[in-house]
Amino acid sequence: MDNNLVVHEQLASVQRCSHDYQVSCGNCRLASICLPLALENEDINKLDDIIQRGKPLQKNEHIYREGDEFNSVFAVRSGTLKAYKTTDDGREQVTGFYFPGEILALDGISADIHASSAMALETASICEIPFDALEKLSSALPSLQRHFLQLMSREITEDQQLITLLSKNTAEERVAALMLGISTRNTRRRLSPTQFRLAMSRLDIGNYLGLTVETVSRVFSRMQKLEILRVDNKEIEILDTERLRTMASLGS
Amino acid sequence: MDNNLVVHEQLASVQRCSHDYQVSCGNCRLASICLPLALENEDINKLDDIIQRGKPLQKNEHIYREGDEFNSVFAVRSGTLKAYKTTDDGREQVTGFYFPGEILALDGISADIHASSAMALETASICEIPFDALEKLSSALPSLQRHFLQLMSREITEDQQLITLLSKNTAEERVAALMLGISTRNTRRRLSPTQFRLAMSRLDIGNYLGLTVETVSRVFSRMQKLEILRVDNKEIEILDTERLRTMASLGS
DNA sequence: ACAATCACTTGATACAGGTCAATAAGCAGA
DNA sequence: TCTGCTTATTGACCTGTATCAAGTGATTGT
Repeated sequence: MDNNLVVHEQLASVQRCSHDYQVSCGNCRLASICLPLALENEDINKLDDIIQRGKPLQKNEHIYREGDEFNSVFAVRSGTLKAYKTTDDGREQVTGFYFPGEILALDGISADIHASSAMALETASICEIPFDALEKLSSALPSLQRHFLQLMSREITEDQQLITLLSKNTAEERVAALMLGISTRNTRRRLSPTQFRLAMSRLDIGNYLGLTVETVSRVFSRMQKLEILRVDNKEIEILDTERLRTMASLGS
Repeated sequence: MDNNLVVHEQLASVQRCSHDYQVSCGNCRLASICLPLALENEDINKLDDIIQRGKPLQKNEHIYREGDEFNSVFAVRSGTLKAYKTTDDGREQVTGFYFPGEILALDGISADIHASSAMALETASICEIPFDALEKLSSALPSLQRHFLQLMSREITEDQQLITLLSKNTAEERVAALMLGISTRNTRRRLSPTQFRLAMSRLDIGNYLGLTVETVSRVFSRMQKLEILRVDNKEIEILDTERLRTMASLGS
Protein backbone atom coordinates (compact mmCIF):
# COMPACT_ATOMS: atom_id res chain seq x y z
CA MET A 1 0.00 0.00 0.00
CA ASP A 2 2.65 2.48 1.06
CA ASN A 3 4.68 1.33 -1.87
CA ASN A 4 1.89 2.18 -4.23
CA LEU A 5 1.68 5.67 -2.88
CA VAL A 6 5.36 6.18 -3.53
CA VAL A 7 4.94 5.09 -7.12
CA HIS A 8 2.02 7.47 -7.55
CA GLU A 9 4.05 10.36 -6.31
CA GLN A 10 6.91 9.56 -8.65
CA LEU A 11 4.65 9.32 -11.63
CA ALA A 12 2.77 12.45 -10.74
CA SER A 13 5.87 14.53 -10.26
CA VAL A 14 7.44 13.36 -13.49
CA GLN A 15 4.27 14.22 -15.32
CA ARG A 16 3.87 17.55 -13.60
CA CYS A 17 7.11 18.80 -15.18
CA SER A 18 5.75 18.44 -18.64
CA HIS A 19 2.41 19.99 -17.78
CA ASP A 20 4.15 23.28 -18.30
CA TYR A 21 2.43 25.00 -21.22
CA GLN A 22 5.60 26.77 -22.25
CA VAL A 23 7.55 23.60 -22.85
CA SER A 24 9.14 23.42 -26.29
CA CYS A 25 10.36 20.36 -28.17
CA GLY A 26 13.91 21.48 -27.45
CA ASN A 27 13.57 21.07 -23.71
CA CYS A 28 10.82 18.42 -23.61
CA ARG A 29 12.10 15.37 -21.82
CA LEU A 30 10.29 13.21 -24.40
CA ALA A 31 12.16 14.71 -27.37
CA SER A 32 14.36 11.63 -27.66
CA ILE A 33 11.43 9.26 -28.20
CA CYS A 34 8.93 11.59 -29.90
CA LEU A 35 8.81 13.31 -33.29
CA PRO A 36 11.97 15.44 -32.81
CA LEU A 37 14.04 12.27 -32.66
CA ALA A 38 16.76 12.46 -35.32
CA LEU A 39 16.45 16.22 -35.78
CA GLU A 40 19.24 18.78 -35.32
CA ASN A 41 18.68 21.53 -32.77
CA GLU A 42 18.00 24.09 -35.44
CA ASP A 43 15.46 21.85 -37.14
CA ILE A 44 13.77 21.09 -33.84
CA ASN A 45 12.96 24.77 -33.62
CA LYS A 46 11.26 24.66 -37.01
CA LEU A 47 9.15 21.74 -35.82
CA ASP A 48 8.51 23.60 -32.60
CA ASP A 49 7.09 26.52 -34.51
CA ILE A 50 4.26 24.53 -36.02
CA ILE A 51 3.30 22.65 -32.86
CA GLN A 52 0.37 23.90 -30.81
CA ARG A 53 0.04 23.14 -27.11
CA GLY A 54 -3.40 23.37 -25.63
CA LYS A 55 -4.73 23.18 -22.12
CA PRO A 56 -4.76 19.74 -20.48
CA LEU A 57 -7.58 17.35 -21.21
CA GLN A 58 -9.72 16.05 -18.38
CA LYS A 59 -10.45 12.36 -17.96
CA ASN A 60 -12.99 11.15 -20.56
CA GLU A 61 -12.51 14.22 -22.76
CA HIS A 62 -12.01 13.57 -26.46
CA ILE A 63 -9.28 15.03 -28.66
CA TYR A 64 -11.24 14.07 -31.74
CA ARG A 65 -14.01 11.72 -32.71
CA GLU A 66 -14.45 9.22 -35.49
CA GLY A 67 -15.76 11.08 -38.52
CA ASP A 68 -14.31 14.47 -37.55
CA GLU A 69 -12.36 16.31 -40.19
CA PHE A 70 -8.69 15.38 -40.01
CA ASN A 71 -6.31 18.33 -39.69
CA SER A 72 -3.64 17.37 -37.20
CA VAL A 73 -1.83 14.51 -35.61
CA PHE A 74 -1.23 14.59 -31.85
CA ALA A 75 1.65 13.73 -29.57
CA VAL A 76 0.98 12.71 -25.99
CA ARG A 77 2.88 14.88 -23.53
CA SER A 78 1.48 13.41 -20.32
CA GLY A 79 -1.28 11.02 -19.30
CA THR A 80 -2.72 8.05 -21.15
CA LEU A 81 -5.25 7.97 -23.98
CA LYS A 82 -7.21 5.31 -25.77
CA ALA A 83 -8.19 5.23 -29.42
CA TYR A 84 -11.34 3.37 -30.35
CA LYS A 85 -13.76 2.78 -33.19
CA THR A 86 -17.49 2.34 -32.93
CA THR A 87 -18.75 -0.66 -34.90
CA ASP A 88 -21.84 -0.55 -37.08
CA ASP A 89 -23.95 -2.02 -34.33
CA GLY A 90 -22.80 0.54 -31.79
CA ARG A 91 -20.21 -1.42 -29.88
CA GLU A 92 -16.75 -0.14 -29.17
CA GLN A 93 -13.41 -1.51 -30.28
CA VAL A 94 -10.35 -0.12 -28.51
CA THR A 95 -7.56 -0.04 -31.09
CA GLY A 96 -4.75 1.23 -28.93
CA PHE A 97 -3.49 2.86 -25.77
CA TYR A 98 -1.19 5.85 -26.11
CA PHE A 99 1.49 6.92 -23.62
CA PRO A 100 3.70 10.03 -23.45
CA GLY A 101 5.90 10.43 -26.52
CA GLU A 102 3.54 8.48 -28.77
CA ILE A 103 1.67 9.82 -31.79
CA LEU A 104 -2.07 9.57 -32.37
CA ALA A 105 -4.40 10.01 -35.33
CA LEU A 106 -2.20 8.46 -38.03
CA ASP A 107 -5.26 6.57 -39.23
CA GLY A 108 -6.96 9.82 -40.21
CA ILE A 109 -4.59 10.65 -43.04
CA SER A 110 -6.00 8.12 -45.46
CA ALA A 111 -9.45 9.67 -45.86
CA ASP A 112 -8.93 13.14 -44.38
CA ILE A 113 -11.37 12.07 -41.71
CA HIS A 114 -10.55 10.59 -38.33
CA ALA A 115 -11.02 6.83 -38.51
CA SER A 116 -11.23 6.49 -34.74
CA SER A 117 -11.96 8.51 -31.63
CA ALA A 118 -9.36 9.44 -29.03
CA MET A 119 -10.22 9.86 -25.37
CA ALA A 120 -8.15 10.73 -22.29
CA LEU A 121 -8.15 7.95 -19.67
CA GLU A 122 -6.83 10.40 -17.07
CA THR A 123 -5.80 14.04 -17.08
CA ALA A 124 -3.53 14.41 -20.08
CA SER A 125 -1.75 17.03 -22.10
CA ILE A 126 -1.06 16.80 -25.78
CA CYS A 127 0.75 18.59 -28.58
CA GLU A 128 -1.20 19.26 -31.73
CA ILE A 129 0.75 19.08 -34.98
CA PRO A 130 -1.10 20.51 -37.99
CA PHE A 131 -0.67 17.98 -40.75
CA ASP A 132 -0.33 20.39 -43.68
CA ALA A 133 2.53 22.15 -41.98
CA LEU A 134 4.12 18.85 -41.02
CA GLU A 135 3.93 17.66 -44.62
CA LYS A 136 5.60 20.83 -45.89
CA LEU A 137 8.29 20.66 -43.26
CA SER A 138 8.84 16.98 -44.07
CA SER A 139 9.57 17.78 -47.69
CA ALA A 140 12.31 20.10 -46.55
CA LEU A 141 13.74 17.91 -43.80
CA PRO A 142 14.46 14.39 -45.08
CA SER A 143 15.17 13.04 -41.62
CA LEU A 144 11.79 14.26 -40.39
CA GLN A 145 10.10 12.71 -43.41
CA ARG A 146 11.90 9.46 -42.77
CA HIS A 147 11.05 9.45 -39.09
CA PHE A 148 7.40 10.17 -39.69
CA LEU A 149 7.17 7.33 -42.21
CA GLN A 150 8.82 5.10 -39.63
CA LEU A 151 6.24 6.11 -37.05
CA MET A 152 3.44 5.18 -39.41
CA SER A 153 5.14 1.93 -40.25
CA ARG A 154 5.53 1.20 -36.56
CA GLU A 155 1.80 1.71 -36.07
CA ILE A 156 1.28 -0.91 -38.80
CA THR A 157 3.62 -3.46 -37.21
CA GLU A 158 2.02 -2.90 -33.83
CA ASP A 159 -1.43 -3.42 -35.24
CA GLN A 160 -0.17 -6.61 -36.87
CA GLN A 161 1.12 -7.84 -33.56
CA LEU A 162 -2.28 -7.22 -32.04
CA ILE A 163 -3.86 -9.10 -34.94
CA THR A 164 -1.64 -12.08 -34.21
CA LEU A 165 -2.41 -11.85 -30.52
CA LEU A 166 -6.16 -11.81 -31.14
CA SER A 167 -6.03 -14.52 -33.72
CA LYS A 168 -3.76 -17.05 -32.05
CA ASN A 169 -3.41 -16.49 -28.33
CA THR A 170 -5.34 -17.44 -25.21
CA ALA A 171 -6.73 -14.96 -22.72
CA GLU A 172 -3.75 -15.50 -20.44
CA GLU A 173 -1.26 -14.88 -23.23
CA ARG A 174 -3.03 -11.72 -24.33
CA VAL A 175 -3.05 -10.19 -20.87
CA ALA A 176 0.58 -11.20 -20.32
CA ALA A 177 1.56 -9.58 -23.62
CA LEU A 178 -0.21 -6.34 -22.72
CA MET A 179 1.48 -6.15 -19.32
CA LEU A 180 4.87 -6.76 -20.92
CA GLY A 181 4.13 -4.16 -23.56
CA ILE A 182 3.35 -1.54 -20.94
CA SER A 183 6.46 -2.55 -19.06
CA THR A 184 8.60 -2.08 -22.17
CA ARG A 185 7.07 1.27 -22.99
CA ASN A 186 7.69 2.38 -19.41
CA THR A 187 11.33 1.50 -19.79
CA ARG A 188 11.63 3.75 -22.83
CA ARG A 189 10.08 6.54 -20.78
CA ARG A 190 12.42 5.84 -17.84
CA LEU A 191 9.65 4.73 -15.54
CA SER A 192 9.58 1.55 -13.53
CA PRO A 193 9.14 -1.51 -15.77
CA THR A 194 7.80 -3.54 -12.87
CA GLN A 195 5.44 -1.22 -11.04
CA PHE A 196 2.79 0.93 -12.61
CA ARG A 197 -0.77 2.08 -12.36
CA LEU A 198 -3.13 1.13 -15.17
CA ALA A 199 -4.99 4.16 -16.43
CA MET A 200 -7.47 1.97 -18.26
CA SER A 201 -10.37 0.01 -16.83
CA ARG A 202 -10.77 -3.75 -17.05
CA LEU A 203 -13.43 -3.04 -19.63
CA ASP A 204 -10.97 -1.16 -21.85
CA ILE A 205 -8.38 -3.90 -21.43
CA GLY A 206 -10.89 -6.58 -22.29
CA ASN A 207 -12.19 -4.61 -25.21
CA TYR A 208 -8.68 -4.08 -26.56
CA LEU A 209 -7.75 -7.76 -26.13
CA GLY A 210 -11.03 -9.18 -27.40
CA LEU A 211 -12.05 -10.51 -23.98
CA THR A 212 -14.82 -9.83 -21.50
CA VAL A 213 -14.24 -7.97 -18.23
CA GLU A 214 -14.81 -11.18 -16.33
CA THR A 215 -12.12 -13.04 -18.21
CA VAL A 216 -9.60 -10.24 -17.70
CA SER A 217 -10.37 -10.24 -14.00
CA ARG A 218 -10.02 -14.00 -13.75
CA VAL A 219 -6.67 -13.92 -15.56
CA PHE A 220 -5.37 -11.26 -13.18
CA SER A 221 -6.50 -13.35 -10.22
CA ARG A 222 -4.83 -16.45 -11.63
CA MET A 223 -1.57 -14.59 -12.29
CA GLN A 224 -1.66 -13.23 -8.78
CA LYS A 225 -2.13 -16.72 -7.38
CA LEU A 226 0.83 -17.92 -9.44
CA GLU A 227 2.86 -15.03 -8.01
CA ILE A 228 3.64 -13.62 -11.44
CA LEU A 229 1.82 -10.36 -10.80
CA ARG A 230 0.67 -8.50 -7.75
CA VAL A 231 -2.65 -6.88 -8.61
CA ASP A 232 -4.24 -4.30 -6.36
CA ASN A 233 -7.06 -2.85 -8.37
CA LYS A 234 -5.30 -0.68 -10.98
CA GLU A 235 -1.92 -0.96 -9.33
CA ILE A 236 0.23 -3.63 -10.97
CA GLU A 237 3.53 -5.07 -9.87
CA ILE A 238 5.32 -7.58 -12.05
CA LEU A 239 6.87 -10.10 -9.71
CA ASP A 240 8.32 -12.52 -12.25
CA THR A 241 9.10 -10.96 -15.62
CA GLU A 242 10.61 -14.17 -16.93
CA ARG A 243 7.54 -16.28 -16.33
CA LEU A 244 5.37 -13.46 -17.64
CA ARG A 245 7.43 -13.45 -20.82
CA THR A 246 7.13 -17.22 -21.16
CA MET A 247 3.40 -16.89 -20.70
CA ALA A 248 3.12 -14.21 -23.36
CA SER A 249 5.07 -16.13 -25.96
CA LEU A 250 2.82 -19.13 -25.77
CA GLY A 251 4.42 -20.97 -22.88
CA SER A 252 7.00 -22.48 -25.21
CA MET B 1 -19.15 -25.63 -64.33
CA ASP B 2 -19.13 -24.02 -67.78
CA ASN B 3 -19.70 -20.72 -66.05
CA ASN B 4 -16.59 -21.18 -63.98
CA LEU B 5 -14.53 -21.77 -67.03
CA VAL B 6 -15.72 -18.53 -68.54
CA VAL B 7 -14.71 -16.63 -65.41
CA HIS B 8 -11.30 -18.24 -65.49
CA GLU B 9 -10.76 -17.16 -69.03
CA GLN B 10 -11.79 -13.59 -68.27
CA LEU B 11 -9.46 -13.35 -65.30
CA ALA B 12 -6.60 -14.93 -67.11
CA SER B 13 -6.87 -12.69 -70.14
CA VAL B 14 -7.07 -9.53 -68.06
CA GLN B 15 -3.98 -10.58 -66.18
CA ARG B 16 -2.13 -11.57 -69.30
CA CYS B 17 -2.23 -7.96 -70.55
CA SER B 18 -0.31 -6.71 -67.59
CA HIS B 19 2.23 -9.51 -67.70
CA ASP B 20 3.96 -7.46 -70.34
CA TYR B 21 7.41 -6.58 -69.01
CA GLN B 22 7.55 -3.34 -70.95
CA VAL B 23 4.50 -1.89 -69.30
CA SER B 24 5.07 1.55 -67.78
CA CYS B 25 3.01 3.34 -65.14
CA GLY B 26 1.71 5.62 -67.87
CA ASN B 27 -0.04 2.85 -69.74
CA CYS B 28 -0.66 0.43 -66.88
CA ARG B 29 -4.36 -0.16 -66.49
CA LEU B 30 -3.90 -0.06 -62.70
CA ALA B 31 -2.47 3.49 -62.69
CA SER B 32 -5.73 4.91 -61.44
CA ILE B 33 -5.75 2.83 -58.27
CA CYS B 34 -2.01 2.39 -57.68
CA LEU B 35 0.81 4.75 -56.72
CA PRO B 36 0.56 7.01 -59.81
CA LEU B 37 -2.91 8.08 -58.70
CA ALA B 38 -2.98 11.86 -58.39
CA LEU B 39 0.15 12.38 -60.46
CA GLU B 40 0.42 14.44 -63.64
CA ASN B 41 1.64 12.69 -66.78
CA GLU B 42 5.04 14.24 -66.56
CA ASP B 43 5.43 13.23 -62.93
CA ILE B 44 4.28 9.71 -63.70
CA ASN B 45 7.33 9.40 -65.91
CA LYS B 46 9.60 10.36 -63.03
CA LEU B 47 7.99 7.67 -60.89
CA ASP B 48 8.29 5.31 -63.80
CA ASP B 49 12.02 5.87 -63.95
CA ILE B 50 12.64 4.53 -60.46
CA ILE B 51 10.35 1.50 -60.72
CA GLN B 52 11.87 -1.87 -61.53
CA ARG B 53 9.88 -4.64 -63.12
CA GLY B 54 11.15 -8.15 -62.66
CA LYS B 55 10.18 -11.47 -64.10
CA PRO B 56 6.95 -13.01 -62.83
CA LEU B 57 6.92 -14.91 -59.56
CA GLN B 58 5.84 -18.53 -59.47
CA LYS B 59 3.28 -19.79 -56.98
CA ASN B 60 4.82 -20.08 -53.49
CA GLU B 61 7.80 -17.90 -54.36
CA HIS B 62 8.67 -15.16 -51.91
CA ILE B 63 9.31 -11.50 -52.73
CA TYR B 64 10.94 -11.02 -49.35
CA ARG B 65 11.05 -12.71 -45.99
CA GLU B 66 10.61 -11.48 -42.46
CA GLY B 67 13.99 -10.24 -41.27
CA ASP B 68 15.34 -9.40 -44.74
CA GLU B 69 16.86 -5.98 -45.21
CA PHE B 70 14.23 -3.49 -46.32
CA ASN B 71 15.04 -1.60 -49.50
CA SER B 72 11.88 -1.39 -51.55
CA VAL B 73 8.14 -1.45 -51.43
CA PHE B 74 6.27 -3.47 -54.02
CA ALA B 75 3.16 -2.96 -56.12
CA VAL B 76 1.19 -5.96 -57.32
CA ARG B 77 0.76 -5.92 -61.09
CA SER B 78 -1.02 -9.25 -61.45
CA GLY B 79 -1.82 -12.25 -59.31
CA THR B 80 -2.47 -12.46 -55.57
CA LEU B 81 -0.01 -12.47 -52.69
CA LYS B 82 -0.21 -13.06 -48.98
CA ALA B 83 1.82 -11.36 -46.27
CA TYR B 84 2.47 -13.30 -43.09
CA LYS B 85 4.51 -13.27 -39.93
CA THR B 86 5.96 -16.27 -38.15
CA THR B 87 5.23 -16.25 -34.43
CA ASP B 88 7.83 -17.07 -31.79
CA ASP B 89 6.60 -20.63 -31.58
CA GLY B 90 6.81 -21.15 -35.31
CA ARG B 91 3.21 -20.74 -36.33
CA GLU B 92 2.10 -18.51 -39.15
CA GLN B 93 -0.14 -15.46 -39.02
CA VAL B 94 -1.43 -14.20 -42.34
CA THR B 95 -1.67 -10.41 -42.04
CA GLY B 96 -3.10 -9.62 -45.43
CA PHE B 97 -3.92 -10.58 -48.99
CA TYR B 98 -2.74 -8.30 -51.78
CA PHE B 99 -4.39 -7.84 -55.16
CA PRO B 100 -3.29 -5.95 -58.30
CA GLY B 101 -2.77 -2.26 -57.65
CA GLU B 102 -2.05 -2.74 -53.95
CA ILE B 103 1.22 -1.95 -52.19
CA LEU B 104 3.20 -4.37 -50.03
CA ALA B 105 6.00 -4.06 -47.48
CA LEU B 106 4.92 -0.84 -45.79
CA ASP B 107 5.59 -2.53 -42.45
CA GLY B 108 9.30 -2.76 -43.27
CA ILE B 109 9.95 0.98 -43.14
CA SER B 110 9.84 1.23 -39.38
CA ALA B 111 12.92 -0.88 -38.63
CA ASP B 112 14.58 -1.04 -42.06
CA ILE B 113 13.87 -4.75 -41.91
CA HIS B 114 10.88 -6.56 -43.35
CA ALA B 115 8.41 -7.23 -40.55
CA SER B 116 6.63 -9.92 -42.53
CA SER B 117 7.14 -12.28 -45.44
CA ALA B 118 5.37 -11.98 -48.78
CA MET B 119 4.52 -15.00 -50.91
CA ALA B 120 2.78 -15.41 -54.27
CA LEU B 121 -0.42 -17.47 -54.03
CA GLU B 122 -0.40 -17.92 -57.80
CA THR B 123 1.76 -16.71 -60.68
CA ALA B 124 2.19 -13.00 -60.06
CA SER B 125 4.10 -10.04 -61.37
CA ILE B 126 5.17 -7.10 -59.27
CA CYS B 127 6.79 -3.69 -59.54
CA GLU B 128 9.66 -2.99 -57.20
CA ILE B 129 9.94 0.59 -55.97
CA PRO B 130 13.26 1.39 -54.26
CA PHE B 131 12.37 3.22 -51.10
CA ASP B 132 15.25 5.70 -51.04
CA ALA B 133 14.36 6.91 -54.51
CA LEU B 134 10.69 7.05 -53.61
CA GLU B 135 11.47 9.16 -50.55
CA LYS B 136 13.52 11.61 -52.60
CA LEU B 137 10.88 11.84 -55.27
CA SER B 138 8.21 12.34 -52.60
CA SER B 139 10.04 15.38 -51.23
CA ALA B 140 9.89 16.91 -54.66
CA LEU B 141 6.33 15.90 -55.53
CA PRO B 142 3.91 16.88 -52.74
CA SER B 143 1.03 14.96 -54.26
CA LEU B 144 3.12 11.79 -54.33
CA GLN B 145 4.15 12.34 -50.72
CA ARG B 146 0.54 12.86 -49.75
CA HIS B 147 -0.64 9.81 -51.63
CA PHE B 148 2.01 7.58 -50.13
CA LEU B 149 1.13 8.73 -46.61
CA GLN B 150 -2.48 8.00 -47.42
CA LEU B 151 -1.56 4.49 -48.53
CA MET B 152 0.21 3.87 -45.25
CA SER B 153 -2.69 5.29 -43.33
CA ARG B 154 -5.05 3.06 -45.28
CA GLU B 155 -2.98 0.04 -44.27
CA ILE B 156 -3.47 1.15 -40.65
CA THR B 157 -7.22 1.53 -40.95
CA GLU B 158 -7.48 -1.82 -42.69
CA ASP B 159 -5.49 -3.52 -39.97
CA GLN B 160 -7.78 -1.90 -37.42
CA GLN B 161 -10.80 -3.27 -39.19
CA LEU B 162 -9.28 -6.73 -39.05
CA ILE B 163 -8.59 -6.20 -35.34
CA THR B 164 -12.25 -5.40 -34.79
CA LEU B 165 -13.30 -8.40 -36.86
CA LEU B 166 -11.10 -10.76 -34.87
CA SER B 167 -12.04 -9.27 -31.56
CA LYS B 168 -15.80 -8.99 -31.90
CA ASN B 169 -17.18 -11.13 -34.68
CA THR B 170 -18.26 -14.73 -35.11
CA ALA B 171 -16.80 -17.13 -37.64
CA GLU B 172 -19.71 -16.50 -39.98
CA GLU B 173 -19.31 -12.73 -39.78
CA ARG B 174 -15.58 -12.95 -40.44
CA VAL B 175 -15.94 -15.07 -43.54
CA ALA B 176 -18.77 -12.87 -44.80
CA ALA B 177 -16.63 -9.77 -44.30
CA LEU B 178 -13.73 -11.29 -46.21
CA MET B 179 -15.93 -12.28 -49.14
CA LEU B 180 -17.42 -8.78 -49.26
CA GLY B 181 -13.96 -7.27 -49.05
CA ILE B 182 -12.76 -9.26 -52.03
CA SER B 183 -15.93 -8.34 -53.88
CA THR B 184 -15.32 -4.63 -53.23
CA ARG B 185 -11.70 -4.83 -54.28
CA ASN B 186 -12.75 -6.61 -57.45
CA THR B 187 -15.10 -3.78 -58.25
CA ARG B 188 -12.26 -1.27 -58.03
CA ARG B 189 -10.30 -3.44 -60.42
CA ARG B 190 -13.29 -3.75 -62.78
CA LEU B 191 -13.69 -7.45 -62.23
CA SER B 192 -16.89 -9.22 -61.31
CA PRO B 193 -17.97 -8.42 -57.75
CA THR B 194 -20.06 -11.57 -57.57
CA GLN B 195 -17.92 -14.25 -59.17
CA PHE B 196 -14.29 -14.91 -58.48
CA ARG B 197 -11.72 -17.57 -57.85
CA LEU B 198 -10.00 -17.57 -54.47
CA ALA B 199 -6.24 -17.74 -54.89
CA MET B 200 -5.79 -18.64 -51.21
CA SER B 201 -6.40 -21.97 -49.53
CA ARG B 202 -8.87 -22.57 -46.72
CA LEU B 203 -5.86 -22.72 -44.45
CA ASP B 204 -4.77 -19.21 -45.44
CA ILE B 205 -8.30 -17.89 -45.02
CA GLY B 206 -8.65 -19.50 -41.61
CA ASN B 207 -5.26 -18.28 -40.58
CA TYR B 208 -6.08 -14.74 -41.65
CA LEU B 209 -9.44 -14.77 -39.88
CA GLY B 210 -8.28 -16.53 -36.73
CA LEU B 211 -10.23 -19.71 -37.49
CA THR B 212 -9.40 -23.33 -38.24
CA VAL B 213 -9.73 -24.84 -41.71
CA GLU B 214 -12.66 -26.90 -40.48
CA THR B 215 -14.59 -23.87 -39.31
CA VAL B 216 -14.01 -22.02 -42.58
CA SER B 217 -15.22 -25.05 -44.48
CA ARG B 218 -18.32 -25.40 -42.30
CA VAL B 219 -19.16 -21.71 -42.72
CA PHE B 220 -18.90 -22.02 -46.50
CA SER B 221 -21.17 -25.07 -46.41
CA ARG B 222 -23.69 -23.25 -44.24
CA MET B 223 -23.70 -20.20 -46.49
CA GLN B 224 -24.18 -22.44 -49.49
CA LYS B 225 -27.14 -24.13 -47.81
CA LEU B 226 -28.63 -20.70 -47.08
CA GLU B 227 -28.15 -19.80 -50.74
CA ILE B 228 -26.01 -16.79 -49.96
CA LEU B 229 -22.95 -18.18 -51.72
CA ARG B 230 -22.31 -20.83 -54.25
CA VAL B 231 -19.05 -22.51 -53.36
CA ASP B 232 -17.30 -24.87 -55.73
CA ASN B 233 -13.90 -25.46 -54.23
CA LYS B 234 -12.06 -22.16 -54.87
CA GLU B 235 -14.72 -20.79 -57.16
CA ILE B 236 -17.08 -18.43 -55.35
CA GLU B 237 -20.31 -16.90 -56.51
CA ILE B 238 -22.13 -14.41 -54.31
CA LEU B 239 -25.83 -15.14 -54.75
CA ASP B 240 -27.24 -12.66 -52.25
CA THR B 241 -25.01 -9.67 -51.58
CA GLU B 242 -27.60 -8.08 -49.30
CA ARG B 243 -27.84 -11.00 -46.93
CA LEU B 244 -24.07 -11.38 -47.05
CA ARG B 245 -23.74 -7.76 -46.02
CA THR B 246 -26.22 -8.20 -43.19
CA MET B 247 -24.28 -11.22 -42.04
CA ALA B 248 -20.99 -9.33 -42.07
CA SER B 249 -22.28 -6.40 -40.08
CA LEU B 250 -23.48 -8.54 -37.22
CA GLY B 251 -26.90 -9.46 -38.48
CA SER B 252 -28.32 -6.14 -37.27
C1' DA C 1 -19.95 11.73 5.42
C1' DC C 2 -23.35 9.65 2.70
C1' DA C 3 -25.78 7.79 -1.04
C1' DA C 4 -25.69 6.32 -5.43
C1' DT C 5 -23.36 4.76 -9.07
C1' DC C 6 -19.83 2.40 -11.25
C1' DA C 7 -15.92 -0.97 -11.43
C1' DC C 8 -14.29 -5.30 -10.16
C1' DT C 9 -14.41 -10.13 -8.55
C1' DT C 10 -16.11 -14.76 -8.29
C1' DG C 11 -19.17 -18.69 -9.30
C1' DA C 12 -22.39 -21.58 -12.24
C1' DT C 13 -23.74 -22.71 -16.75
C1' DA C 14 -23.89 -22.65 -21.95
C1' DC C 15 -22.09 -22.63 -26.44
C1' DA C 16 -18.99 -21.41 -30.42
C1' DG C 17 -15.37 -23.01 -32.29
C1' DG C 18 -11.23 -26.06 -31.57
C1' DT C 19 -9.45 -30.80 -31.81
C1' DC C 20 -9.37 -35.40 -33.46
C1' DA C 21 -10.65 -38.60 -36.95
C1' DA C 22 -12.29 -40.49 -41.16
C1' DT C 23 -13.35 -39.77 -45.93
C1' DA C 24 -13.53 -37.56 -50.37
C1' DA C 25 -12.04 -34.65 -53.89
C1' DG C 26 -8.14 -32.15 -56.42
C1' DC C 27 -3.73 -32.07 -58.39
C1' DA C 28 1.26 -32.85 -59.61
C1' DG C 29 4.55 -35.93 -61.03
C1' DA C 30 5.74 -40.41 -63.15
C1' DT D 1 -3.67 -42.59 -66.91
C1' DC D 2 -2.47 -44.01 -62.53
C1' DT D 3 -0.29 -42.97 -57.87
C1' DG D 4 0.56 -40.53 -53.97
C1' DC D 5 0.06 -36.27 -51.71
C1' DT D 6 -2.23 -32.26 -50.50
C1' DT D 7 -6.56 -29.78 -49.63
C1' DA D 8 -11.33 -29.75 -48.38
C1' DT D 9 -15.44 -31.63 -46.15
C1' DT D 10 -18.10 -33.66 -42.51
C1' DG D 11 -19.01 -35.72 -37.94
C1' DA D 12 -18.35 -36.50 -32.83
C1' DC D 13 -16.60 -34.68 -28.95
C1' DC D 14 -14.24 -31.33 -25.77
C1' DT D 15 -12.61 -26.92 -23.92
C1' DG D 16 -11.93 -21.95 -23.20
C1' DT D 17 -14.30 -18.15 -22.87
C1' DA D 18 -18.86 -15.81 -22.96
C1' DT D 19 -22.95 -15.13 -20.48
C1' DC D 20 -25.75 -14.65 -16.52
C1' DA D 21 -26.00 -13.67 -11.74
C1' DA D 22 -24.78 -12.16 -7.25
C1' DG D 23 -21.95 -9.86 -4.30
C1' DT D 24 -18.10 -6.66 -2.81
C1' DG D 25 -15.24 -2.79 -3.20
C1' DA D 26 -14.18 1.97 -5.31
C1' DT D 27 -15.34 6.51 -6.65
C1' DT D 28 -18.20 10.66 -7.36
C1' DG D 29 -21.19 14.21 -6.34
C1' DT D 30 -23.94 16.44 -2.76
